[in-house]
Amino acid sequence: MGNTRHLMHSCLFFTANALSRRITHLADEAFRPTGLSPSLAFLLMAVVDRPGNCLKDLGQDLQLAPSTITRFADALAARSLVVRRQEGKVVSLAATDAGQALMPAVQAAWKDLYDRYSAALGREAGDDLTRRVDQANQQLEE
Amino acid sequence: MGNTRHLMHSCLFFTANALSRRITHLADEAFRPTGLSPSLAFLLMAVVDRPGNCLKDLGQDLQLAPSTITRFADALAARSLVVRRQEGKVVSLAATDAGQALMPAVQAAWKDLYDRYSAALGREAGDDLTRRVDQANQQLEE
DNA sequence: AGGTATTATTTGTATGTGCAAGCAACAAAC
DNA sequence: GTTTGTTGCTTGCACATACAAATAATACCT
Repeated sequence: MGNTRHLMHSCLFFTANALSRRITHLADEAFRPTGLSPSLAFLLMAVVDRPGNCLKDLGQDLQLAPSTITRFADALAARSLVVRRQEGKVVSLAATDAGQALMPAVQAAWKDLYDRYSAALGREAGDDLTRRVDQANQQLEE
Repeated sequence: MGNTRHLMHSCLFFTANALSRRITHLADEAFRPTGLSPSLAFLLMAVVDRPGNCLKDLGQDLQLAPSTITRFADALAARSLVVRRQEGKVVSLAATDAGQALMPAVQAAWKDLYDRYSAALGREAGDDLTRRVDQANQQLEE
């Protein structure tokens, strides 16, 4: 009795989810000035980065399910930051002028996020952790 | 143009969330035989581990917000796996017989989850990643 | 004791995200 | 060229989770 609590911290499900919540909290603060949630900001960045990408490609870039991309695209379109363009069954997004205009703030927020977690973890250690987590992601890909 | 996609993988917010989604998927499968979501199973384990703990303490153990614990407690109580016991303003949970009876299956599922991700990451590497993530969590705690 | 601050819990509401099912467009085979 | 399968997207529903506000119980100060 009393050791399960300790064992949880040796479980990747437990620790990875806790980290996700913590860093999401940090990201929410960092991106607040943009008026976008971090996830929406990431989609906008992906759109600007590769104009003409279809939703499926964006989903692969962001590692999100198709339905999630649909909804995020809805949200960005509702704010007039992107426009949907349908070609046959394929939908692509393009940033509007307003979307483009938001990019500097988004980039600044992204940098701010980096600075925040780097301050807590140390830059080196944070970068290293990020690499390891990314590698684990690839290994868990099925 | 075209390098943002690459930069995302150097962002802890991005990689940590992707890892959380992947491992949650694995955990959903592993815990399916118990009839509980992994989160509920973890709460049940915490309750069995430390009977008489109040909701606040359970929240700290699981690193979850109080409102989340309330709802998880509702869900376990609705399945008659725990009972609520109110003492003044404090609420504690105790596992019912049905809750106790589920524990072996929960433990087995937990082990199964560990085996699954260890198979993909390597046991050593997985354990090490888990330690690092846990450490990062502590460093990000405010 | 009475009023005020503190604490634990709950409730309302919102976001992120997924799965499964549906639909729409295209491709391949006959 | 119609059927059949495949692919991309959307929709309905569900769950995990949080914040802020409401509630309730307790503690503290005088």
